This record gives sequence, structure tokens and C-alpha cells, in this order.
Amino acid sequence: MPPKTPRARGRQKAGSTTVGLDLDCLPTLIGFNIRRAQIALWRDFNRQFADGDVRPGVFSALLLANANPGIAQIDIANQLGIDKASVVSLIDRMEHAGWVERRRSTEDRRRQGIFLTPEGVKTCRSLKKEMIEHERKFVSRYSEQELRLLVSLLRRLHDAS
Amino acid sequence: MPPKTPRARGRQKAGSTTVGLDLDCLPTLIGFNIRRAQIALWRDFNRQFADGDVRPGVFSALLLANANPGIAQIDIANQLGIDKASVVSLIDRMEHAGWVERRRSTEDRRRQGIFLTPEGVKTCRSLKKEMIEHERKFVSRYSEQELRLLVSLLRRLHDAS
DNA sequence: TAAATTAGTTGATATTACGAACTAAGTTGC
DNA sequence: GCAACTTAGTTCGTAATATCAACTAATTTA
Repeated sequence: MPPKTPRARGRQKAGSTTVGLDLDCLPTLIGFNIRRAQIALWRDFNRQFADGDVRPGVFSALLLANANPGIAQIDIANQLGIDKASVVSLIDRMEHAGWVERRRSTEDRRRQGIFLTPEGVKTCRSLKKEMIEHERKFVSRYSEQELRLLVSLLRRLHDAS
Repeated sequence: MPPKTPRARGRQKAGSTTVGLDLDCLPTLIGFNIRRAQIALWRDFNRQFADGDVRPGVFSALLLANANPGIAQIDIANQLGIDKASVVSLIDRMEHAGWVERRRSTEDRRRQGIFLTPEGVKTCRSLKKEMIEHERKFVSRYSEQELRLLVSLLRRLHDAS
């Protein structure tokens, strides 16, 4: 009898001896479960957006800049919970792709306001649609209520660092 | 009046203009929230385990090998949801640290059974304790029931890829 | 026995994160 | 007003992960 599980876990076919392992406390650890969820989402994202220039990191930044024209990079960093240095290369790529422009703020000349180009606006719109597709694959496993619950529990995990 | 929020978000102090931003649909996206949670956990982990040789990836592998002496690398890959190629360097590091040994299986000589050394067993025990400390910082925000709920919701996200 | 599959490995590549150090521009305090 | 601090952005170096492709050796299968 051939092994009956066609779903790939890592990338390889499901192994044979995969059953009957002792996972110790791993399944109860938040870190472990977040990590696995993140990997699954990340993999699917990369697969779906494989041909474009979008990487997971870029999407959020583009959305933020779209909703907040002239947003400062430091604010993007804060909202995404990453270092300001990481934002620089994110914006570099977006600028390189022709989606955004840096414009030095006239009020506070330290700040580089981020503005979407028309091209960027178009991209943002279509990405948002595609992102909903991507999310649906995972979100469809939950009821409306479960989803709201999950999101609010997750938010508590990262809010207040 | 100085800005009253001392909590660091990325790594920098909270910015001043951080309020009143439009986050669009980001806060409702699973991907966004998982990502932020993962970043927060990952950052804390690295801070707490800064002096040791443990990186987030190694911990799970060590725990698995401890609970399943002679486990094959492919099984570790499957349980962690990562590629078998990624496991190789994980084990390399653990072997280099003197925590595990590879022993070619006599039954199936393709397999490299992973066995903890006495040193590895000791390390595993202490890491587990420290991991609980680490998790407590985050888990303490939830009631017993909320925690179980969160874990089971997360598990559904990565189970069945 | 030949062909296909599986476990492990290596090597190349990409993403993402951090910290330190530096510039330039504002802010504070005296 | 001016020195001292802080902040926004940048650059550079480093590290951890994750993937894919290609290859070896062992095992299964047909």
C-alpha cells in the first residue's frame, strides 16, 4: 500500500516513519506554533506571488504608504514592528520598482515622506486583491467568530511588545 | 510634555507621529498578525538566549531528538515543517556543539539517526526550563482557557499545510 | 535486475532581522 | 544663542532561516 498522504509538509513528500513521534511539549508552545504557522503562510505567499516583485515584507509597507501618503519610514518601522534599518531596503526596492517616491519633508527635513506613484497605486490595489485570495486559503478554516478571536489573541501577543 | 510611551516597538524609541495612522486592512490580516507575533517572539528569544549557542531553530530539533532517540532528519524536517536541507545545518551545529551524534541506522542505512550526547541531554533540560521562562512573558497575558484556544487555532493554521 | 523513490548532503540564493556607527536636522536647557 | 541631546535616515556587516537544484547512496517497486 502506497503512503496515502499527498500533502507536502516541508517540501518533500510525507515520510513513512512520520507517525508515532513524541513531540514533547512542542505542541503546547506558543513559539513553536507561531513559527509553523508563519512558515506555512510564508511558503504559500511566495508561491502565489512568485512571478511578481512583491515579497511579504514589501506588501505591508506599500499598504501603509498607500493609506498614509507621506508617511515617514520610522512610522512604517514602528507599525511593522521592525528596525528602521530594515525599512530602508524595503523602500529601496519599492522605489526601484517604481511604486513609491521618497520626498524630503519640508516641515521636518529629517523625514523622507513616502508617496505612491500612480503605478504604485495600481499595484497596491491588485496586490490587495491577491492578498485576500491568499488569506482565504487559510482563513476559510475558521468561522467568522473564530477568526475574530484568533486575530484579537494574536494582536495581544505583539501589542505591548 | 514628553511623549509618554517608553515601550520600544522596533528597537528605537516610540516615534512621535506614530498615532493616527491608517492601517487599512492590515490589522485584520492573519499574515500580518502572525508576522508581528513571530517577530516579537523571535526578538525576545534572541535576547534571552543571546549568550548561548542556541538559536530558535535549534531548540525544537534538540527537543525532538531528545524525545525520539535515533530520529531521522527527514522526520525532524516534517515535524518542523521545513525543508530537509535546512535540517542538515541545524544538526551540523548541534553536532559541532557536542549535543548530538549522527549514527547511521543499521536497518535503513540511508538514515542518520540523531542521538543526544550526555552533554546534549543536560543542555536540553536546561533549555527547556529557559524556554518556559521565555514563553511565560507572553503566555501570562492569557487565561488558561484563552491559551488553549490560541494554540488550537494556530495548530489548525499549519496542520494540513 | 532495471527503474523509481527516499535520506542525506552540498552549494547557491533570497529574505528578513539586528546592531553599530555615521550624517544631518531638530529640540532642549541653560 | 549655543552646546548637548535626540531623532530620521542611511550604510555596512552579520546572522538565521528557508528554498531549490543537483548529486550520492541505499532501498523499494515493478
